[in-house]
Amino acid sequence: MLKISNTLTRKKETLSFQKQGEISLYVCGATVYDHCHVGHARSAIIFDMIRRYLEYRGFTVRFVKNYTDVDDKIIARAEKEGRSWHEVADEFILAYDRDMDRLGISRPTVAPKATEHIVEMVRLIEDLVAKNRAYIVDGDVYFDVASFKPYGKLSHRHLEDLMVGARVEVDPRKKNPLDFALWKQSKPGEPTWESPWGLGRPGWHIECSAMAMKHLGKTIDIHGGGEDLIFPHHENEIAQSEAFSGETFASTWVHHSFVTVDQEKMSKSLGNFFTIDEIFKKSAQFPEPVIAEVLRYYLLSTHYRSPIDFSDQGLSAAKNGLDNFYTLFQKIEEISGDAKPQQDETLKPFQKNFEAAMDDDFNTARAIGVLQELRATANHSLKKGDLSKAWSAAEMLRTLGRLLGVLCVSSQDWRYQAWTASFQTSNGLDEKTIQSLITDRESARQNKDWAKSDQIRNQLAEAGIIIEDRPDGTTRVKR
RNA sequence: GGCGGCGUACCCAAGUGGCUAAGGGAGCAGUCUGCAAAACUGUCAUUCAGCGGUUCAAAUCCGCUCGCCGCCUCCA
Repeated sequence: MLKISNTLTRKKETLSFQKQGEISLYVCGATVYDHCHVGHARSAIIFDMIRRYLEYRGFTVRFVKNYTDVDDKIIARAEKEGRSWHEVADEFILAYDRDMDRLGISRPTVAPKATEHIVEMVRLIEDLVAKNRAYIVDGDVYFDVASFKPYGKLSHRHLEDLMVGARVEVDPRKKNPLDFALWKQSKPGEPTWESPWGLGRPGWHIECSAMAMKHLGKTIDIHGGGEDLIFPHHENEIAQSEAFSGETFASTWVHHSFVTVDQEKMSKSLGNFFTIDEIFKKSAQFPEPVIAEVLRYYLLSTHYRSPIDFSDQGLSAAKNGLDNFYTLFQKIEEISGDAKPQQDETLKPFQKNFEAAMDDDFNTARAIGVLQELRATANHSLKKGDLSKAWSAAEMLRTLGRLLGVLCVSSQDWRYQAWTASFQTSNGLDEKTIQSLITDRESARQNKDWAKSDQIRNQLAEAGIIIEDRPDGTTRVKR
């Protein structure tokens, strides 16, 4: 039984769904005004993992993740850079897609843009006005929070408490300080659409309601996002959607915690963030799929509802942890060639444990622990000469790892670069010199001229090339 | 002020009432090796921030104290 923590009930519940074998999943995507950082990566990786696991469990997942491409920040940036808001949005949608691809995130079933759903939003707002759930002030339309009794049910807040702590300047035209804009009158130069209330643009929360209901229906099985979205964004989505439809907007609300740096939330305002691109650049000595996997392994090694502190140390620990899997794969492949392994029934408990961990609110930390145990088992088998079992274990590791988006790289590509023409020169030594140095060292070793052999090894090390002599007599080159 | 979370070994991290407190990284020892490196194997918390309570039994439940963090404003 798959269990998920539901923010709405604050309980771990058995997954519920409307249609047998189908799950509708909506995730609030990015507001495209800047590059995404590790925090966005965590979010994307978590929901990608959830999607993969639901599919493994036999569900057809209809996954919608939107782009919010009309927003104050996009407008502000465009203004600052003297270009159109459209240009800004387009640029960062492209950047977002590129980053997600590099991270190995599967594309959503539908990736709608807010600006392509203005008609739906206007219709929704019109209906809310007609139902007296929203009111018009000088071309702006506000949702009347007081008209929606369950307001606060997701964030478990009481209206009175919220008002006490309100730190924002309250617009005196609002009936209630918590009322939020559904539609805003636009200023000159801003994105503008026609509406029954004059020229304007949508407020922040309405686009998600419009897109979610359009693509997934009035009730969604799972709605997710970062925990900072619980209030007010998701609370407001519930209010406007349920006031409109009269039905439950989402059955299960899934929220994940943040990436922190030195214990503090990674955020734009604190400036303590690393963009995805920076991460890739920083580790450019490795192929991109390797970096992506290291980051994913790292971010999934903590449960999604706990904060994770991001550090270089953590990143390299993740790399070391993954290296052990790939060394195993490589050893097995070298011995076994191309034949297909027999499935070893004695390994079944590992799969069961893995599934039990994932069924328990997607406990990826525990699931990774199971993979590590399976790896140790495979090594034992290898040592005992039970190649068939070791191989079968490796196959299982690949299969289960894929559900988390790890162990997907070929073992050749993982760490050792092939000695080919494409091998780039490094630190002043050209390829030819490197090759001849290695050849020289080989003959020195044959002649047991250890002094010379070591001298060449040091020379190469200074050029950033690491030599490993393997037990079978071959030499590996690493950079 | 309101709401919520966290504190487990040198580091990361699972476990939330009951076999010996998962797993990883680092360290250490052994195997292998001309030596290295890598890898593998083994080892590494009588104890879960502190104090008190409930219970036959608690890291896990309750209370208090200390420390840290998040949301209440745009934020994944």
